[in-house]
Amino acid sequence: MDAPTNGPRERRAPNPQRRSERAHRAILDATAELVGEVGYAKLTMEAIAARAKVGKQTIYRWWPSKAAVVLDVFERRTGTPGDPLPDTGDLAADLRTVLYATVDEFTDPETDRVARAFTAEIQHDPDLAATVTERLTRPNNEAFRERLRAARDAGQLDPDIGLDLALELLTGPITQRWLTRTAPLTHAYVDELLAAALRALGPR
Amino acid sequence: MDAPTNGPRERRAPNPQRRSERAHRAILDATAELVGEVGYAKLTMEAIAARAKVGKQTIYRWWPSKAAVVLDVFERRTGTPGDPLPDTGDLAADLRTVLYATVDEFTDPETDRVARAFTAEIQHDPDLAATVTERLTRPNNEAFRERLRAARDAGQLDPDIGLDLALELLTGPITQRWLTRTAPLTHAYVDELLAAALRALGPR
Amino acid sequence: MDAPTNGPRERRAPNPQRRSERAHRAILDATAELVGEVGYAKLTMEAIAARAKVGKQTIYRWWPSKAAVVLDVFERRTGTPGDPLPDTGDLAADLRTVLYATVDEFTDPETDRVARAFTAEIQHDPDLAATVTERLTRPNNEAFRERLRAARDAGQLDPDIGLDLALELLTGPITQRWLTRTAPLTHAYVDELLAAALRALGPR
Amino acid sequence: MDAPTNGPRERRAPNPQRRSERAHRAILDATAELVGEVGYAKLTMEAIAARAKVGKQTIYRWWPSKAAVVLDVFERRTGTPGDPLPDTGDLAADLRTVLYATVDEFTDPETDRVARAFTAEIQHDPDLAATVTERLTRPNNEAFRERLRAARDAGQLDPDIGLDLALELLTGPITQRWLTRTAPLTHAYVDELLAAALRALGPR
DNA sequence: TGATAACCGAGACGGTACGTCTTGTCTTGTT
DNA sequence: AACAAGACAAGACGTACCGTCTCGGTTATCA
Repeated sequence: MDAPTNGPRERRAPNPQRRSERAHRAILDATAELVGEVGYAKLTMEAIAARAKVGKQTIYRWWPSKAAVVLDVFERRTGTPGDPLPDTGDLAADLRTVLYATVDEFTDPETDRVARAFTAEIQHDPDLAATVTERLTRPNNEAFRERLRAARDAGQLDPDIGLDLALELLTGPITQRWLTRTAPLTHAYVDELLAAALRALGPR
Repeated sequence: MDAPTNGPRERRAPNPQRRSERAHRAILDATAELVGEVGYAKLTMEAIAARAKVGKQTIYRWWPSKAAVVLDVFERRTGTPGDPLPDTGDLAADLRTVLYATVDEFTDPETDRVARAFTAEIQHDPDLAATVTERLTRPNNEAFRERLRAARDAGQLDPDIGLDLALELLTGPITQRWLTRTAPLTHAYVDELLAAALRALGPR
Repeated sequence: MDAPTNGPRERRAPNPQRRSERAHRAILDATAELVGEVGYAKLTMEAIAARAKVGKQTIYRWWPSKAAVVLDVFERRTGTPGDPLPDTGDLAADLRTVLYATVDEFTDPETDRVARAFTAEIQHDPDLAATVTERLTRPNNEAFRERLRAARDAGQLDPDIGLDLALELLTGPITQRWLTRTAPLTHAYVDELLAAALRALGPR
Repeated sequence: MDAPTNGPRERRAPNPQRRSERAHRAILDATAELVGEVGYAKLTMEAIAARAKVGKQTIYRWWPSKAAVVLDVFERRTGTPGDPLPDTGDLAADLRTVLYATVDEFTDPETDRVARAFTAEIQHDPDLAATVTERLTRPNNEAFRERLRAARDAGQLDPDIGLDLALELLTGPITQRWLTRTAPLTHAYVDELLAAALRALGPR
C-alpha cells in the first residue's frame, strides 16, 4: 500500500494561464499509457515524468498526487458524469439500460483497473475521496435520484421509501459483487436484481 | 499508494514447527499497536521489526507482505468469522441483530481503519484478495446464506430468489454506504433497509 | 573481509557540473572522521551518510564503493603525490630525507591505518587497485626513478642496474617490514638499509 | 572489506577428541572449492556450511573466523613451512633456487589468490596476523636467516650486515613487486635482484 | 549396558548493512 | 515564470550474512 507519504508541501498557486498545454497533455497521455502497462500500483511519478519528457516539478506543480493525475485521466476517458438517465416512462427498462451500461463498464478491464485503483486510494486519501465524490459519485447519484424521483411522482414507487435507499438497493448489490469478486457481473444478474429491487420499491 | 513492489523472492518454506512463539506474538502485538498509532498506510515493516525487537527477516520469513501481517492481526481481533447467525425463527429480528452488529463494527474507528486498509489493499494484491475472501468473506457469507436457506425452507422467502442475491440485497447497500461515505451507518438505516429488502425477498 | 558484494548496478553517469559542493565536502569530512573513530573495516556507507546528513544515494552517485571514498579522503590528506624528490647532488642525503619521511608517514597511526586498509582492499578490488596505482603509486615511483636517473647520469650509480630494481631495493625492504610488522620502522633502519642498498647500486 | 565483525563470543573449548573427522574434512574441502570458485572475499560461512553439509555451529566451534578456516586450507596445500633452505655451499645458487620457487608460487593463480586474501585480511585482523606470522612468516624467515647465518660464518657475507636486513634486501623487492603488481615476477628478475643484493651483502 | 553428555545437521533467531527505489523539494539553465 | 533535467535528503524496501541459539539425532565414554 502507500509508501508512507510525507504529504506535499503547501505552495503558492502557479498561474494557470501560463500552463504549457503540451506538458499537460503529455503528462495525461503518459499516465494513461503507463496505467495500462504497469497498473496503478506500480505507476510512479518518476516514470510519468520520464515518459512525458517533463520535469517532475511540472507534475507536482499542477497535481497534488499521483491519484489526482490518474483521476484526470479517468475523467477524460469516461466523459461527463452526471448525465441524466433516460426517461422513457418505463422505469424498469430505463434502469435496465443504465445498469447494463454500469456492469459493462466495470467489466471493461481498463476501467475496472482504474476503478479499483481509486477505490483503494480513496480509503486513505480523504482529499482524493472528497474530489472523487464531488466529481464522480455525487453527480451520478444525483442523476439516478432524479430519475427515481420522477418515477415516484408518477406513482411507480412507494412514496415512503427514501430515494437514497432506493438507489442503494439498486446499485449496492452490484458494487458489492464487483468489490468482492464473489460472482461475475452479467446482464442476467442485473435482470434478477432489478426484479427483486423493484418489488421492494414498488407501490404497495 | 503502493510503493511499486518487486514482490518477495521465492524461497523454500521455513519449518513452522521451529517457529518462535515469542517472535510471532511480538510481531502481531507490535503491528496492532502501530496500526493504531500511525495507520495502515504509514505502517512499515521496518517499524514493526523495531517495535517487536525482531529481525526483519523473521517477518519476511513468515509473511509475504505487510498486508498479510495486518490480516492476521485483524483476524485475531475479530475472532472466528463464519459463526452461524442466530436463528430464533423470526427472520427479521435475526437479521436486524446481525446487521446492527455489522454497522456497529464498521462504525468502530479501529475496525473501520483496518477494514478500509484491506479494501484498498485487496484491489491490487490478488493473493491477499484470495486470502481475505477465503478467510473472511466466504465464511461470513456462507453463514449468512445458511440462515437465509433456513428461512426459505420455512416458507419465509420467495423460493425463486437466489440466496446470493438475497445476501447482496441485505448487505450491498450497507457496504456501498460505508465505502462511499455518502451517509452515516445507523441502526435506523438498518431498519429501513431491512423493511425494504424483506419486501423484495418475501414470498409473493 | 568483504561482505560479499553484489557490485553496484550500472547507471548512467551523473552530471559533475551539478554536483553539490556542500554534499561532496560533507561526505569526505564525515568519512575522514569515521575512519579515525572506528577504522576502515567498520566504516559503513550508512554511517557516512548519516554523519554527513546526506542521502545514501548521493554517495553511491559519485563513488562506486566505500574504498573509493576513502581513497579520496586519503589523497586529500597526503597532498599531491608525485612531487619531485629533493636533488642536492648528494644522493645518499636526498634518499635519506625521503625515506625518513616515508617511515614517518607509515609510523603515523592515522596514515598507517588507512594505508593498511588500502593494502587490504587493493587485493580484491582490481578497479581500486588500478586507481591507486594510477594516482598514488605510479606518480611517486616516477618521481623516485627521476631522482635515481639523475644520479645515474651523474655517474653515482651503476649504469647496468635497472631503475626499477634500484627503486625496489630501496623501498621494498621498508614495505615488507611494514607489511609483516616483523620489526619497527626507524630512522636507524633507514640508515642501515641505505648503506647496504647504495653498495649494491653504486658504480663498480 | 570486512563486514564489521562483532567478534566471536568467548566459549569454553570443545573436546578435540570427539571432533568429527568427516565434518572437519568436509569443511576444508568445501572451503577450498569455494575459494577457487568465488574468491576469498565472496566466500561466506553460510556457503561453506551448505556445501560441506555441516551446521554453521560446527564451523564456529572449531574456527574463530572465515580467515582461520582458509588459513588451514592454505597450510594444507603448501605443506610444512620452515623447511631449511638448501645448502650446497654456493650461496647464490641456493638463494636462486629458493627465490625461483618463491616467484613460481606467487605466480600460481590459486596461491596468488589466497595469498592476496591473507595479505588483505591480516591488515585488520590482529589475531589472524599473529597466527599467520607464527605459522608461516616466522618459520620461513627463520629458515632463510639460518642459511644466511651459515654463509656469513663461511665469510661469504659482510659480518656487519644484520641478517634481518639481508633477508629483506633479498625478499622485500619481490614482495613489493607482487604487492603492487608494477611488473611481472620472473626468474630473470630474480637473477637481476640476486646480483645486486649480493653486491650489497658480500664482504667488502 | 544403560545414561548422559558431547558433537552433529539443520535452520530460526536478532541484528546490521547492503545497494536500490521512490518521494517531494531544490537548483540550474532554457525557452 | 514556466519549463526539462536531474541532484538532493530522507527513508523504506527486501536480501545477504553474521554469529548465537535451540532442536532432535547420533555417537562414544563412563557409572
